[in-house]
Amino acid sequence: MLSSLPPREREIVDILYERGASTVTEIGEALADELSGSAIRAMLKRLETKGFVAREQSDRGFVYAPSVSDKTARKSALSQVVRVFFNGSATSAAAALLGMQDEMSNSELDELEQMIAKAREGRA
Amino acid sequence: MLSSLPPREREIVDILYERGASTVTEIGEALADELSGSAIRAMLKRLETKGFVAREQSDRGFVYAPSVSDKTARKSALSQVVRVFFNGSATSAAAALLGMQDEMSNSELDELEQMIAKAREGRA
DNA sequence: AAGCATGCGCTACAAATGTAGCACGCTACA
DNA sequence: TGTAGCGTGCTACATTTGTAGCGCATGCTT
Repeated sequence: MLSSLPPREREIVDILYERGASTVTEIGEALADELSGSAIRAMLKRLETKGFVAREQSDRGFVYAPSVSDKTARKSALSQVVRVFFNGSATSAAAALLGMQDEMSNSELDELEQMIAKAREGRA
Repeated sequence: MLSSLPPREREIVDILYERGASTVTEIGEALADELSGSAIRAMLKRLETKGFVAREQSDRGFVYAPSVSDKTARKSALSQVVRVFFNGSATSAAAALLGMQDEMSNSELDELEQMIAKAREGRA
């Protein structure tokens, strides 16, 4: 679980999910505060031994990526929020999302409606 | 931000949001693993000085509660997830929520639809 | 009143985290 | 071919976290 990570490590994994596979330098740029390359590398190493990130050679040097699939991580992050803040109700959570209207366009609302319809079909 | 907290502190704040104001004993019961009372109290003290929890006298002794309102915390937790895992798209997040169908009943789907309608009205 | 159980805060300490410095190897290009 | 620059890993160290133990109150029970 991501929430078992210390703040800095968590921050770095988040960046990795947000930006996808990245080099140490890119991570450094994405970080809110300046941090020496070696510091970042040390973090990454720990994350690697803990099994949260994997690295790979590329022409630009090593690139690091989360080793847990986006899909799984998303699901787990959502469940977490739903459980802690919405009493286990995914609906309430979705409603709150709706509340952040500025982030949602009309066409997105359309999409959502279609999804609801689809979810309905999925039942008996 | 909650994500700036170390794992254990985070866990305890989560419990507080999940269960509402609680005593040390109750927190201990909610915790996944056994933990001495004094350990929990020490955590709470740190959380208090950091400004994440507040405590209050009651007939049952001290009760601890998050000092950031549920509403604010929810919003911030959601934004976090939306940004990190859904590329900033609240819609995608809502869709993923929909995907966790088992957690959503028909009547909840109804509610959601109404909310979408309402969100539509809110625009020009 | 003596004894026991609770809940409390302090202090101490082990372990984990966060960070920087150093030395190495591989470019590249003057 | 020397030397400047990057990316790397190692190691060391300060700080923060995570935890338990101790001693002090308070309140109950007999």
